[in-house]
Amino acid sequence: MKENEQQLDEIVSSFRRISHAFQQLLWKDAEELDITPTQLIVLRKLSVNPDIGITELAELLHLGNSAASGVVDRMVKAELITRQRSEIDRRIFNLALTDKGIDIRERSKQSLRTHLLPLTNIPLEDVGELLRIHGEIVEILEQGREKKKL
Amino acid sequence: MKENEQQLDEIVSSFRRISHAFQQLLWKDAEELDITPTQLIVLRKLSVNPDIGITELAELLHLGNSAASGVVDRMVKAELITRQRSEIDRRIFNLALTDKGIDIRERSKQSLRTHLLPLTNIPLEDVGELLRIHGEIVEILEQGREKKKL
DNA sequence: GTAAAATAGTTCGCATTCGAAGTATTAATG
DNA sequence: CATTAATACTTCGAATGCGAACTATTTTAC
Repeated sequence: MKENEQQLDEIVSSFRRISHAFQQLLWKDAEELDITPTQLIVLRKLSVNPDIGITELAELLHLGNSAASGVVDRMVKAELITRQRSEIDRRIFNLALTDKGIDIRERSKQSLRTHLLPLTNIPLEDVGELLRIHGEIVEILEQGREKKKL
Repeated sequence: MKENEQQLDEIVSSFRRISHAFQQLLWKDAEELDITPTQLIVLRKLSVNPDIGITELAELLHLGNSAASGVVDRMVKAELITRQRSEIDRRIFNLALTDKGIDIRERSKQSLRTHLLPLTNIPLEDVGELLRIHGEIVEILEQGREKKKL
């Protein structure tokens, strides 16, 4: 039983550590572009999925609605994206990149390539394993969450 | 090249997702104890490593100094831990659990066991693989960081 | 067709996290 | 011994993230 707890601790700790390391590196990328890591990801997501609403964006970012709302708000103020009411359903906003947003997104591709390039040294089969095990964990965690809701 | 970028995106996305799922579950645990996930981890770390200072705590949590300082501050106010100047080196604080902190820590063991138990269903060899690949990634990421510093 | 329920966003208060710049204390260097 | 450097920690402003409670709009149901 004690070993169990220690192993769980190791897993949680490992995720904390790696999250931190990722955040640190993404910050370096973002800093050069006068932006934040989260906003960088928003630019990428919007570029791949144009004209989505805030709820959809929140899902893509694995965020709550309120958090996404705040990020969008700051990005609109920074003129990186636009937020326009949908004509069809006036509850929804259509988010789109501005020229400035597109520009930063393009430049971010370069710096991301530079800084994350070392990650391509990870063997392909390890990436597969990683994603598989992560999937396993997420499933378990979200199942636990479902149960709590009932 | 395009596939590379997509794979990196998948990795980053996977980590975001799993961090989120973990946070959600730890919150459930913590909520019942009138505490936050970070504070729960602090209790655990302090319980295993008594009388450490704030810098050491920050390292264990994979946090910056200022963040750790804030967490400790709130926990002292909540009377979960104490912060006493070391007599030997008056720059250092010695952190220790209060009775209340010990109590919550003990109760947290129970609820952690309950909520994280499903995670013990992950095959042992997968846990090993996970930690190994995480180690690989952290090493790559931190190497990139070292380089930037020079 | 109107009342109720569902959906999309916002706002609030709070905790967490960062880096940069500051204070205090100790150690090292001359 | 005094100046300087290093270490431990705090404080600041800003961004991120949460859930709960709110407004506005659309859909569903009676």
